[in-house]
Amino acid sequence: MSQLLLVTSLLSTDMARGLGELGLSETRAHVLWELGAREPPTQKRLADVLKVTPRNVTALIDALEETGFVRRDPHPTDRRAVVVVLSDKGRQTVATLRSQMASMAEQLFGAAPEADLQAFGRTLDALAVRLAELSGQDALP
Amino acid sequence: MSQLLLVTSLLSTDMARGLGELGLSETRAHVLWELGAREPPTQKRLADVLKVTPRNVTALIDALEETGFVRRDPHPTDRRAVVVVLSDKGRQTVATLRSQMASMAEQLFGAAPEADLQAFGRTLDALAVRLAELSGQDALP
DNA sequence: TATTGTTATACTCTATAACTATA
DNA sequence: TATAGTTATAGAGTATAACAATA
Repeated sequence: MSQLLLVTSLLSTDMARGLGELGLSETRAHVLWELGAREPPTQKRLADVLKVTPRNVTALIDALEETGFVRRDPHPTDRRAVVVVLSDKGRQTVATLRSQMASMAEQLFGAAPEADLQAFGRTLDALAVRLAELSGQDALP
Repeated sequence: MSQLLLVTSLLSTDMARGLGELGLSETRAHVLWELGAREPPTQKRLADVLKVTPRNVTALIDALEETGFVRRDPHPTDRRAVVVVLSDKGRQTVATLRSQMASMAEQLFGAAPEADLQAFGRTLDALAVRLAELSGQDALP
């Protein structure tokens, strides 16, 4: 358990260093990553995906817009909503993030025995299930 | 890799919920955890252990002192330094954190096959080594 | 009435730089 | 001179609450 938390912390530190060179924090990189993974969403949808408040999305998109990674476009049918779209720079950055992620995964896991990797994956899957159960329980009124 | 990041995120969310009930953020819980693990350290030492700036330690200890978890005592020989000491409430809280951590570990890993757990541990150890190597490389001038 | 996004406000964590008191 | 901790200042991320425009 403590080893998992340690690796988590080291991983976060290491990823943050690479992101800094792209002009991104971990949070902003996460936003771009999610934008790259779905059709241009509304801010409301982004708030749900990122599990933060709509107010927070306003601030994050403000920052990403000022630094040229995204654009706000009017929603085609709902005049209350805006859709968040990756700029050219944003799309290139997402591509870079993906290749960096793949390269890091190769560096980290490339040398591990296949059987260990499978057991690792199984254990992570089981952890995710347990954690989802815990959240579900505690979320009850 | 993405599964690891997902589990990391779920774990952090789940732990934060428990900590909130103790009146602690993750950062402050981390400070208490480290205080529980070593002789009363100076703020300088805490800054090194937590890998944050001394200025930041001032703020964190201010907050933990105001909420009654820790106390600042004068250093016995160096009049520049202060040592940070757990209060009664702080010591009880560390004990609670430890038992919560143990209980969560049991809930998360208790049902996993022994062989998988060993492979999981091996892979985490290897990850930690790789990540340390990566940091070392990039830290060179 | 309900929803989308904003403004207003506040708290936490983080960093750099300048300063004080002491080694 | 160097070190321990502080004050000053700034920026990022988060939240709640009140509000405007629109559905």
